[in-house]
Amino acid sequence: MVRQPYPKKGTWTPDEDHKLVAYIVRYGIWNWNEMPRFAGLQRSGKSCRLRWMNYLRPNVRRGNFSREEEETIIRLQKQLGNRWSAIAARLPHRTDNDIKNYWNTRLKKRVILQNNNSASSATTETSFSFSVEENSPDADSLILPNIPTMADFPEPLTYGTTFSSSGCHQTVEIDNSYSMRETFVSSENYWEIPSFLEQPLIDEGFDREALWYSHHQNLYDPVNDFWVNPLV
DNA sequence: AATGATGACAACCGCAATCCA
DNA sequence: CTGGATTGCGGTTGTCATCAT
Repeated sequence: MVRQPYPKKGTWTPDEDHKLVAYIVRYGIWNWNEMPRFAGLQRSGKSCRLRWMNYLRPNVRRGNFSREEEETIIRLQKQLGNRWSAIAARLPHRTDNDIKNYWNTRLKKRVILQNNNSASSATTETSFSFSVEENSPDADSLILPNIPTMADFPEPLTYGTTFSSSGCHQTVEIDNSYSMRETFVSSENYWEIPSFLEQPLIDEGFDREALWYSHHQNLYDPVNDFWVNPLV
């Protein structure tokens, strides 16, 4: 196996993003370790995977956590602990890294503050600790009432109806019944990008990358940086 | 204006889990 | 079954922007 002896590190450049997206659009994901070499990137496979999963992958939403999302994170963190991937699985469009960062930089402090306040108010509330036994054999088997999963979104909407913007304000509402259903497209459905991988690898006049973006441009919400087009 | 402190987030590292020949 | 390769996860660090002094 041939590896880059000193893979590049640090912030990704737009050109690197472009190369990675273009490669995945054209050839798909087959082997993260080998992919960067073929894509012309001097990055480790790990770095490419992280970049794709957290930022370049369509349907990834960043920043601007709603009140409901914050409450869900706090509740799940209380139930599951720092199992960010499990928490992310219950928050459509959010990545574990994003949730982890958000918790560490904002929510954790808030929760500690609230706990201090509630403790000083001399209620019978217990301290903010896991409600799950730490030695629980399988916390995934827990019943989590009111928490949606992929199965809760059986009828994904078409891309064109996913988002709309009005001026500087996102129009999608997230109500108490967790109507993020409005914004959700199942991963299964999502990857049914028509014929990308069935196309010949080299096809004059067929701009696969442009077609890919054209399929997903309706997902982009410039206000909330919902899937940033890396080519811009 | 310069500089240090702080916050937010992107990215890396090490390890565990999983895959597969 | 086994061991190396690959992927996934969570903790941590690095970097940059903003704010306070």
